[in-house]
Formats: sequence, C-alpha cells, structure tokens
Amino acid sequence: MPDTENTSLLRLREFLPYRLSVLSNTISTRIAALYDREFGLSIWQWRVMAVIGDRPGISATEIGQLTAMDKVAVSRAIAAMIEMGYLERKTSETDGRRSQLFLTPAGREVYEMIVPMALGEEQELSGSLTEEERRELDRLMVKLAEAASPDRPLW
Amino acid sequence: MPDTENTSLLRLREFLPYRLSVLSNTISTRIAALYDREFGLSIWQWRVMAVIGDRPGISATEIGQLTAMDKVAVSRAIAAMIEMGYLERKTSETDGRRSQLFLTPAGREVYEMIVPMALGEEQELSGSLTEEERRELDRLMVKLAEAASPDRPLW
DNA sequence: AACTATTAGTTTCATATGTAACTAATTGAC
DNA sequence: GTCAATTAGTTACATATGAAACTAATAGTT
Repeated sequence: MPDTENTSLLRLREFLPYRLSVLSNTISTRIAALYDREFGLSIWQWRVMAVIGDRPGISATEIGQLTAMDKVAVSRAIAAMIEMGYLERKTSETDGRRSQLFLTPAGREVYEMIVPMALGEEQELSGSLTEEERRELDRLMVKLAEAASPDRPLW
Repeated sequence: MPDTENTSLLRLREFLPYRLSVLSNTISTRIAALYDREFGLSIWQWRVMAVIGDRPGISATEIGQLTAMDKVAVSRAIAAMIEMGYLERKTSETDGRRSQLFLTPAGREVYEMIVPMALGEEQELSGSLTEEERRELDRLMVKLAEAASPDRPLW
C-alpha cells in the first residue's frame, strides 16, 4: 500500500462549507444587485425593512435578533433609511433607550413593491425544486444549522 | 374575502436566500475563527492554499476560477502568504505574465496540519447527515446553483 | 436617594473588500 | 516587424464591515 505524499485529499469544490458559501454568495449578489438597482437599497437595508414592514414598532435590538445582523449593521441600515425618508423612529415612552421603528408612507410604498419582487426571486429559486424537495432542503438546513451552532437556537 | 392591508406576506426567516446566507455565514465565521486562531490564515488565504496544495504550479487566474474568488482577492491572499513564507512564486517560462505558485516547506507543513482539521470540521457538519441526506443535499444545491446562475457553469 | 451594573444604540477606528485604473507581457492583424 | 487588442496580475481609491469605546437611559442594590 503506497502511502503517497498527498495526505488526506481535500478538494475545495467538494467541500461543503465552501460550496454553501459560493452558492449563498451567488444568490445574495444577484439579489443585492436587483434591490440596489431598483430601490437603492442594500441587502442589509432591505432585511431591516422587511422586518419592520412585518412588525411595525419593533426596536433595533429586536431586528438584530431576528435578522442575525449585528447591532452596528442594524444601526447603520436604519440611519440610512431614515435619511432616505423610508423609516421613522419614535422613542419608546416606557424606555427612553429603546426606539420604535415604522415605515413612512414612502417606505411602505417601496416595501409593497419590493415584497412581490423578493417573493418572485425566491420563486425562481425554490421554484426549481419540487414541493417535496423544498421540504427536504428545509429539513437538511435545519440539521446543518444545529450542527454548526449546537448552542444558539438560530431558527 | 377580506383583503387585509398586508400585501403578500414575507417572513424573512422562511425566506430561502436569507436562510442560506445565515447558515453559510454561521459556518464560515466559525471556520474562519478556527483557521485564524490556529494558523493566522483568513478563509481566502486558506482557500488559495488548499488549491495550491492540490495543484502545485497553478496560476493566480486559475485559482480565481477554481475558488470563485475575484482576482484582487486572490492576488492579496497570495501576497500575504508569500510574506508569511508559505508560498513561493516562479514566473512561467513560457508566459512572462503568468506566475506559478508552490507551497514552501513551511507552507506545506501548515497545509498538512490544516487539511485534516478542515476535513474534521466538515465531518462534524455533514456528519450530522446520513449518507443519503448528503447526496440529496448535494443534488439540491446543484439545482439551486443552476437556478441562481442559469448561464455560468459554476460547479 | 446614590452608586453600580446592564442595556440600547451610536461613533470611532482599523481593516477588508470591490471597482476601476494601471503595468507588463503576449497575441494577433497587417 | 509594428501596432492595437487582450490577458495576468497589482495598485489605488472609495466604501463596507466589525470590534471596541462611548453615550444615554434604565434597573438593581444598598
């Protein structure tokens, strides 16, 4: 049994973390370009908007928890969208540190346009899978997420 | 049929592009921390090293194609690892623009240590799946990659 | 009430990253 | 052979990102 000089072979393109990363980046880049072109929003801004659209009055910290973004990124995304006139911030009456975030009419307008686009994008993606495959993918991703962070309850 | 004010609902956490991104980032961050701590290598540097270890004499451009990294990122990763003494560059004799890259003995040493770690990491991840689930995930990812970039032959 | 610890969110700073401009070498057309 | 077009790789610049320090408000302890 010749023990050739090649230790244990590792081929990047068969390597799960690598493949996941490339796949995710391919998709994200594509979507980012779309939202940027159409609405001047970054992915992060769009994520924040998505959450606020779904839960008006939510705070920055909660957004961070829901989107797995860190608080600096959330803060910046909010600041930019307030600047653009898409968001409005009220200080919570019961806790002066906490902010409560809402879409402005202009923000809601964008939101209502972008949601169908986002869903369409997803359709195009997961539409390439059968219903059963989607369920299976979902299941596998949950398993991987658990394996990747045994501690944190990510989903 | 009440048409409530909520257009078509989008819940970020059920949104495939978002979920993929979070999963991939979770895994990448974890791996990046490991390689950085143990060897002072970034993920990009490690990817470049992985490819060179597998194909000594490869050029920067080819590395870019194999790793889906852009040429600037490849160039920087190479420069840093030459600086660290892990890589060696020879200019191709048949084409003066092309460089040929090799691991130095020090670089190979790191490579031989890191490969098992990387494989171990992957084991921990994909070890959470059965053999059949792995094959299925593989298949689904290929489908998604094709749907995401109908043009480019990514895999 | 005063004092410490904690939390929400922002700012600062250093680093990472991507785009575009650039240099150097090669190829191809004539 | 000369000159434009292409290719490999680097550099420069502008922007994005993350960690840590910071500010302001609240909560908890005595």
